[in-house]
Order: sequence, then C-alpha cells, then structure tokens
Amino acid sequence: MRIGKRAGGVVRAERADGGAGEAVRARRKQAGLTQQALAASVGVSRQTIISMETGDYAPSVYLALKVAGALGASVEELWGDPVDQAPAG
Amino acid sequence: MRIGKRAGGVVRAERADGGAGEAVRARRKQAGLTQQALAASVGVSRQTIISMETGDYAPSVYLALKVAGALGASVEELWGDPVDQAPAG
DNA sequence: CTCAGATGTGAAGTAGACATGACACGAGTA
DNA sequence: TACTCGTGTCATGTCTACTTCACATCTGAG
Repeated sequence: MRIGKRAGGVVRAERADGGAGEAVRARRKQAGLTQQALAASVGVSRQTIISMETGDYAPSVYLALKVAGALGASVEELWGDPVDQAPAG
Repeated sequence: MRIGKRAGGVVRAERADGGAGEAVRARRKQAGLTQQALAASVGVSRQTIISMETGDYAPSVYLALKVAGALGASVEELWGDPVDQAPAG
C-alpha cells in the first residue's frame, strides 16, 4: 500500500477503480477482438492485456498509444479521467 | 540492448530519437514553465521531467496524461508518432 | 567578479511493467 | 460426454519508472 509520497513505482490512476480497464475491455469487445488478438495486434503478451483490463495497471504511454490506435480510440478516451469525458452525475 | 523479443521492461518508442522529449520541452517552454514548475504541477520530481525530455523514456500513461494536460496538449501530440501528426517529407 | 536560476549528470533504492508458461473454469457445440 | 475457445490466476524473472541527493555547468543580472 502506498501512503503519501511514492518511493519508486509508476504514476498511476487517481482512482484504482478499474475504470480504464473497463473502458479498454468494452472497446475491445466492440471491435470484435479477443485478448489474444489485441495482444498480437499491439505486440505484447495476453497476460499484459489481462493486467490492463482487470488490474490497477499503468501501461507505458507507448503501449497505451498502440492499444488506443488498435481500438480506434484516443488515449484520453481510454485512460483519461471519466470526468473529462462527460459531466459528472 | 534489446534484441528480438523483450524480456521485461516497458514498451517504448519505435525510434529512440528523443522526438517526444523535444516535443515536451518545446511545449513546456511555450507554456513558460521551468522543469521544476512542470514537475510540481504534475506531482513528480524534476529528475523525472529531465529524463522525459532528454532520455529514451517511457512515462506511464497517467503521467503522460498529466503532463499533456498541464501543457495544454494531447498525449497523441506529444508522444504519438510524428507521422501521425503531419505528412512525412 | 559574484550570485541566482535553470538545467544536466550520476548513483543508489523501491515498486512495477513487461515476459513466460502452466493450469483452472465456464460457455458453447457436436 | 468430450472438445474448443476465451478468460482468469499464479509464480517467477528481467528491465525500467520513479525517487532522493549531491554536484557541475551555463546564462543572465547586478
């Protein structure tokens, strides 16, 4: 558990609520792809796609760009704060 | 040096030419910020901003979103393939 | 010349992004 | 029933994103 200042470890989502993971999964299904197909498409392992969809996971910006591109979305749409996407409430 | 399949380590830029670093630096200067000011603004150390601007560095997507936001740009603009931004040549 | 500010270098430490590979489970189908 | 497919879990290993801190260099101002 991280408390206060980080000591190593990457900058992650403000909320560990899996929002981005859900967004990536929804978009992948909409694109008619399996985890394996998306993984192959962006050049990573299926394990990495699993982590992205199910865990509190912060991919590198370059992997995020590839995934967004493969899914026809922008990085902001998939990993941005949902508040930026639509009004709260 | 990485040859063939990666064995750990993050997905990074196709070209280690510092393109993104230059883009981040240019945009930061345009915004009239020092490295220290940008670092404080996005909640990382100045050392991290230095690495981002000078090295073959792959920030996490969440840090990239914060930096892009602080600089009034999109992640695609700063870290995307330059070819995507404008025709080559 | 001195000083402040901005920036770059280097080292060491911690948490995590990626990988491999095996196995388990549920759903759908013949 | 057996099989295939898609997905999740787990363990282990390698490389890197982040940190702190000290110090060096360059530039501009007084």
